[in-house]
Amino acid sequence: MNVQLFRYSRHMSSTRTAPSRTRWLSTDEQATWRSFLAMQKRIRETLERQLQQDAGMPMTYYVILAMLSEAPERTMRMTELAAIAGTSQSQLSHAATRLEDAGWIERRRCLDDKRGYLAVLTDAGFEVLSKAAPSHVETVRSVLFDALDPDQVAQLKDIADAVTSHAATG
Amino acid sequence: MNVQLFRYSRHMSSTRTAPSRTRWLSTDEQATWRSFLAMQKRIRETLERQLQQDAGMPMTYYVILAMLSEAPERTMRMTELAAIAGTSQSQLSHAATRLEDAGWIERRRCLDDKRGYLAVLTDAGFEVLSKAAPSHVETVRSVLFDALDPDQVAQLKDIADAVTSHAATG
DNA sequence: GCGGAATAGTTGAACATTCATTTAAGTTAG
DNA sequence: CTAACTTAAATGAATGTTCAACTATTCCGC
Repeated sequence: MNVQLFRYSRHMSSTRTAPSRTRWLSTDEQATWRSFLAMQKRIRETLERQLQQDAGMPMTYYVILAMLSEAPERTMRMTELAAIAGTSQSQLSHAATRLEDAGWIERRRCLDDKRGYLAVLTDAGFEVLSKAAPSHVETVRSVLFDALDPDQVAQLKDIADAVTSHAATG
Repeated sequence: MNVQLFRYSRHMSSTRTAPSRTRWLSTDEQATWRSFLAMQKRIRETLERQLQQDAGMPMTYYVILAMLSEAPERTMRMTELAAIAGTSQSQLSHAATRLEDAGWIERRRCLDDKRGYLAVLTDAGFEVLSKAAPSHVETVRSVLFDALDPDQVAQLKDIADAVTSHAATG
């Protein structure tokens, strides 16, 4: 991979006539960025494919079911579920339609608040989840943790937390 | 985020009657995994949204154009382009249709090999790319590098390379 | 040079995701 | 009480991605 992503590099940034204000990436940053993209792609694709094979669903849906499975009564308000699973309401609504078609969840009206709905994980849903979990976790391990030593695991956590909290702040 | 992703945790894994062979994640690993997912999501969504706004295309397409822009004559064989941009041939083909509709690339028959096509970046395509690059790079910087110190940038590269080469190996 | 395998690329169906819009129900100021 | 606003969720259109055919050409062995 000696390819330069367009203008990630400095070499195109400063013409004598029109100096740019863009903070282009340094050589090290470019290298990190490309490596990061490769890792990211690798991990996402691996997990996505594995879940599609073993559970017949994308990771988003898996997380939705997983979150539901740990809620009291395996039941949650749609909005709360969206928040905890990190999806938009719209996405959850579409997903819920699929998941309901598959028989993995049910939707019930919320009695307190008639605008709302409750999503409930069915036994079938719990089954699917239980069967998918081991190979999912095994895949996570093999694609990520098996490649890292314990220091790196700690470093990665710090890095990820820094990025996420920086996002929240700035 | 004190939520446990289903069976990422050990607490459900070992029943007395049916000990599992799954290598469940340790507490540290779980924490790292959740942080990683959050970071990953944050970065991807931020970039995707920014590019959609500023360039009217997803990141996949941006990378395709970027790779083309650095090829001799801004021209590349479809298969080679797919490889270098990290897409499947099918995805590239669909993308090329869109990009051609937008007037950002052209497809020409390949004379040496009549099975093949050459993708050529148009001036309009180069324009779009040139305009999108600064804000794209700025977004990369603000969402990732601004959150990290130089040690972490180096650590992240090592981690990403370890994951990617581990993938290639094992 | 011919027949079968491999390669380049396209296509369409199925599905996921986003965005903007819509419907319904709750909330609140006056 | 009622009009205006907000929140919960669904919906539909537009777009992107994957997978499995499918077509056209080239390669390869005999």
